Amino acid sequence: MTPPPPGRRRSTVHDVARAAGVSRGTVSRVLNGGYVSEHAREAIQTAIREVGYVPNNAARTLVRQRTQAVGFIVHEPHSLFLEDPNIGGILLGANTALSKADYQMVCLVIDTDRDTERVARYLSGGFVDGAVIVSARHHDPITDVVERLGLPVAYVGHPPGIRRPWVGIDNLGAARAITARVRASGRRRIGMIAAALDRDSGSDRLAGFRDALGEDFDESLVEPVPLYAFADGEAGMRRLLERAPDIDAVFGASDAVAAGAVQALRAAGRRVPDDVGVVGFDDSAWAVRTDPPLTTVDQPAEGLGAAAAETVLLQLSGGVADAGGILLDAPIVWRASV
Amino acid sequence: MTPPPPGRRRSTVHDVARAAGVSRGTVSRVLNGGYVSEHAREAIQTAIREVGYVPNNAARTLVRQRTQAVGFIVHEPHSLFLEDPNIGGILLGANTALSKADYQMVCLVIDTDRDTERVARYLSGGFVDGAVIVSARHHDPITDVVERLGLPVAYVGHPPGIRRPWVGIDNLGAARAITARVRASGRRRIGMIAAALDRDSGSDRLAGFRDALGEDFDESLVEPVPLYAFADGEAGMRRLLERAPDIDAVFGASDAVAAGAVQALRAAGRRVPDDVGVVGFDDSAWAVRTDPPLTTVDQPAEGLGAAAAETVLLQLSGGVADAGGILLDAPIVWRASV
DNA sequence: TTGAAAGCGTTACCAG
DNA sequence: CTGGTAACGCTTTCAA
Repeated sequence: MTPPPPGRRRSTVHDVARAAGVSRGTVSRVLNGGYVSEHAREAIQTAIREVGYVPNNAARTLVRQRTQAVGFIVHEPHSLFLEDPNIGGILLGANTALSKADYQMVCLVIDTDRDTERVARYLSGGFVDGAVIVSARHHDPITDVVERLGLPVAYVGHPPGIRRPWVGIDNLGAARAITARVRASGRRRIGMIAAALDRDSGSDRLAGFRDALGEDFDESLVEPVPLYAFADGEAGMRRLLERAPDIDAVFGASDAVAAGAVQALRAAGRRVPDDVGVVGFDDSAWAVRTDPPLTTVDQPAEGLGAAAAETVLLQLSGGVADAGGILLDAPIVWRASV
Repeated sequence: MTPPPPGRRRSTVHDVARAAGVSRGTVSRVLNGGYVSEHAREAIQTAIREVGYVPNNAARTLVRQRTQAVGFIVHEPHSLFLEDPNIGGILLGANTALSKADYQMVCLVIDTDRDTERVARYLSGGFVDGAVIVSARHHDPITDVVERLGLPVAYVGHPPGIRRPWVGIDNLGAARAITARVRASGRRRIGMIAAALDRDSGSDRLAGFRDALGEDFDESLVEPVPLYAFADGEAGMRRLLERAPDIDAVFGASDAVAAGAVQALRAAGRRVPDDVGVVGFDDSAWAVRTDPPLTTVDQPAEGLGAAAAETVLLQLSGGVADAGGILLDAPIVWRASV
C-alpha cells in the first residue's frame, strides 16, 4: 500500500490490469460486478491496493451517461439561507431520501446573478442526473435550463406557470384546520388578512378559511392585501379594525402578515391575545419574534425535501411523476397568540 | 432554435462542426477562446443555437483533469445543520469567495455512515478540484481520503492531529478582549470556568483570560472542567462559588458552559447580572436561550468561510497554503448578562 | 487560421 | 470466464 507520491499521476485501470497481469476488461468487471474467477479477483484486488487505484468518476460518467448525483438548488436571496429554518429541514430530508437510494446530493446555492449563470452551466454540463429546486421562479435561467434539458426535476413549492412535478403543503386544509381551532377557542368575530390572492397558495388559504367558517363566513371580515409582507399585514389590520372594531381574532395569511397585524393591534391599544387572537402561517422566524409568539402552521420541511427527492428518483428509475403536484399535511403549532 | 425532442441524443461538438461546415477543433476554439476567423465564429455560433448544443462537462473534465468545482463538506450529526447559525454563514462566505473565482461550490452534507462512504467516493472520483471541510475529525474516512489524494483543502476549525491548512478564530485575542470588557464594567473578582484545556481552543481561551487580567490574575478563581458542556459549567460554577463566594463575574469557556454557570448561580440564589456577571463564547443557540441572554464572542462565520475558500483557491492556482492556520478576529456581542 | 488525429480513463460488446 | 476493441465528448497538439 504505497500511496502515490503527491504530484505523480493517479493510477488507472490500465495500471491495475498490468500489475495483476489481466486485461482492463477484467478489472472493470471486478469493479462493477460480473463473472470473474476467484483467482483473478484476488490478484486484481491486491493490485488495486498496490498501485493505490481510485476510479475516475468523470470517465465513468462519460461512458455511462449518468453521475449518480442529484442537485439540490437553493435559489434565494443571500440572507434566506441563514434565516429560513425550513430550508435546512428540506435539505436534510432530501439528503436522507437520496442517500437511501445511493445518490449523492450536491447542494448548489444561488446568491448572485453570476451564481445563476454558473449553476445553469453546471446543470447542463451533466454533473447531475436530476435536481430538487427550492423557490424557483418561472422563466429564470435555472428553470429554463432544466426545461430545455428535460432534466428530471421536482420543485418545492409551486412556482406559477411551471408544468413540472412539485411538492407543497395542503394550504387549503391547513388554513381550514387553524381557523377551526381558533373558532373552537371561543372567538366569534374572526377576520382574515388574505395575501397574494393571485397565487394558489394565497387563494387556497382564503378558501380554507371560508370553508372552516361555513355559515358564519362574513365577507366583510376579509381584507385582501397584495403581498405576504409585514407592512401589508399592518395596513390590512388597520383597515379591518376601522371596519369591524368588534373583531376578536384574525388569521394572517403568513407569519409576516400576522406580525404586522400584531403591531397594528398594539398601536390601536388592543391586547393580544386577550382582546384579539392572532394566528399566522409558515412557522417562520417571524412567528417567534412577535410578542406573544404566534400560533401558526408548521411547514413539514423534512417531509417536503424527502418527497421532492423521491419524485426525482422516481423519474430517474424510468417512472413518470405526476406534474399535478403532491400535497403534504401541515400541522398546527400552538403558541400564545390566541 | 429547435430544442431537441426529449429522448433524443444531446448534440455534440461534432454536430455543431458539421452544421457549421468546420472541424471540431475550430468549434472547440470558439468555445474556449483562441484564433478563429470572424466568419467561422459566426457560423459556429449560429450552428450552436441551431442544434441546441450544450457542452458536456464530464468530457471536458476528463481531458482537462479539473472540474472548476470545490466541495463544501459539512460533517455534522443531523441536527446541527438546522441549529447552528454559524454553518449557514460559513457556507455563504465560501460560496461568495468561490463564485468570484468562477468556481462552483458543491455542498455535500454528511449525516450517516452511508453518507460518509459516498462522499468519500465522490471526492476521490474527481468531481471536485478541492474542498472546504467543516468540523472534520482526525482519521475519519473523509480526512483520510483527502489526505491520500492530496486534494487541496482547508479546514474550518482546527481538528487536532491534522497537518493541513485551516482557518479559525483568534481564541486568545477574543478571550482577552471579552475579559477586558468585563473588567472595564467594574467587576473585580472575575473567575473563569476553563474547559477543554487539552485542546488549543481551550488553553488559548484561558491564556487570553490570564493576559487580560495581568497582575490581578488569581489562579484560585480558575476552575478547569473537561468539556465545553452545560453540565460541566454547572458543576464548575458550584465549586467556584464554594471556594470564592465573593466572586462577581465569571467567564464560561463556551456558551454552554456559561449557561450551566447561570443555572448554578440561580440555584445558589445569586442574580445575573446584578450579583454576578456572566459571559460566554461562541454566540451559539445557548447564548440567547439563557435568561438573561449572554454577552459572548461571535464567530465571524462568513469570514471563516471566505478565508477557507480562498485558501483552497490559492492551492488551486499553484500557491502553497500555510498549514499553520489563519486566525480571524472574533467580535464581542454585548447582551444583558453582564 | 484551420483540420486531422491523438488521447483523457472508463465501460460495453463481442468473439474466443 | 477473458482479452481486445470501440466508443463516450471533449481539448490539444501538430502540420498544413
